[in-house]
Amino acid sequence: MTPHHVAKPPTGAAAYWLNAPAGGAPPGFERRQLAKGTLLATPQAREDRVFLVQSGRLRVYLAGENRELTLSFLEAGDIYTTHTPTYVEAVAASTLWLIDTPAFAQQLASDPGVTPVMMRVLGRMLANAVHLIEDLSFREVPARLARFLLGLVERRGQVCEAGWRVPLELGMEDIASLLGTTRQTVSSLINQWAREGIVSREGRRSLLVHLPEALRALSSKAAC
Amino acid sequence: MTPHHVAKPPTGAAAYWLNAPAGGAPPGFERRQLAKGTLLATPQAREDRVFLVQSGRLRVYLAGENRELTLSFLEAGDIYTTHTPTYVEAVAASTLWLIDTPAFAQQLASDPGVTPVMMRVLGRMLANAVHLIEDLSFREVPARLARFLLGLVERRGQVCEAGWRVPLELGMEDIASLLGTTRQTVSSLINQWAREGIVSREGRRSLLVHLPEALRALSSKAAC
DNA sequence: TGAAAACTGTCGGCCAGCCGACGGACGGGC
DNA sequence: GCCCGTCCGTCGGCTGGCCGACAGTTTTCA
Repeated sequence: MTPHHVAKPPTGAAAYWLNAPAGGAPPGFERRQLAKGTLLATPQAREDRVFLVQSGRLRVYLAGENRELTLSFLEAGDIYTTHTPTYVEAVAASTLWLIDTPAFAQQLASDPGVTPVMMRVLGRMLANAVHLIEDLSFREVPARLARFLLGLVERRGQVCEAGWRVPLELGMEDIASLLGTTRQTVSSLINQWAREGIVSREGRRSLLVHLPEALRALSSKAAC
Repeated sequence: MTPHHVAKPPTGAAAYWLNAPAGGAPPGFERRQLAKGTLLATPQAREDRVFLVQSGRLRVYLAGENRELTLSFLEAGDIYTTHTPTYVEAVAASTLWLIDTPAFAQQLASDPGVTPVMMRVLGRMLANAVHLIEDLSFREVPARLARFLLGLVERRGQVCEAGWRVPLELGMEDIASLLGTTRQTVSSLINQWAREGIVSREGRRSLLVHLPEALRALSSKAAC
């Protein structure tokens, strides 16, 4: 969870546990391996759990009638709690440390140093949620997509002759789900921008951004 | 912050401080009086504060180009933190206790009993935010409004001959802002439902709900 | 108690973007 | 190589609901 709905600021939060009780299991945590596709949590089965991703990749999402909205991807080092009624699914084989909330609360009480870390994590999730709400209710799809791409540039972009090269391990469908829109809309927009020379494709798994400024303009203003 | 974006479950969270360090100022907190209309926080001026409402009524909201989205109303006993980039405005004269976050963190460290309370509050805010996201991206306006009204019935409804009487201190505009829609749409919907006998008005500050089941149906399904 | 200000109801125009559909491109197994 | 499953591009129709406008109503407060 970070700006623009995609994971990964080196939190340091998780590192606190991962390294401090170094190597072995932190007390009270249970290790679990998940095969790709496993559902770890659903809004129905409310078992309050806190967990810590050691490796792999999980997707946190909400589901409606005929659409899904991805809230974030979790990767190694991320921490999450099933307090909130979301689905959590392993999109790749993953291993994680789990603990149930009451036990975890006890940990918190006994080790006061952990508290601020936990607060920071919750705070980050909240800020992220608020950001999403803003996007959904104030910004139209082109603006959201532009921001999203800018975020990618900022986070993963590599300079190259004609601009920035961005690795793109997500498909159109996935991006749409992060932005609360549809495959088709995302696809059309990107191709339109390609025609306008703002971006260009380089195979399916990579994107070149030529004119970040253009994206920036699109991201703040409404439609043209 | 509670189901359906409107404040007030007897949290007990705030009571913890309000009563425990009874009467006087909890250590480190500064008392502040706000006149109606004062802006306590904006996304720009990021002074991290935690505060506690003693009396009055505040509105927490986001603002876009030409629309505002109310996240929640805070009333006596509520606690909030300006961690998240929102506006907070006194919609009535209010008095509250403030403390800045670092000092507050210290409090937390010294009094471990406070931690779970704080976690619960943050958790509640998060759950609420997720709920709003769900509404915004999956449910259409009629469904959102129906849920909202049901929430009111559940929380404030009083039985009467013809159904439930709900006090309504919010105007159409305010409701719209809570639901992420417009004055006009809310107004039309309510009046349409009135014509269908599902609800009826009783002056501006009160609403009668005759057929909660009808609302319930509307709240789960999409349009007719 | 009367004028001004703030709310409310309703209508029609308009458009972002959802949906279904379909054909083409890629990619991996065998 | 060939087949099949998945992903991508594009089109047209359709509609929820936003927006502006305006007339009526209630509230405020001088």
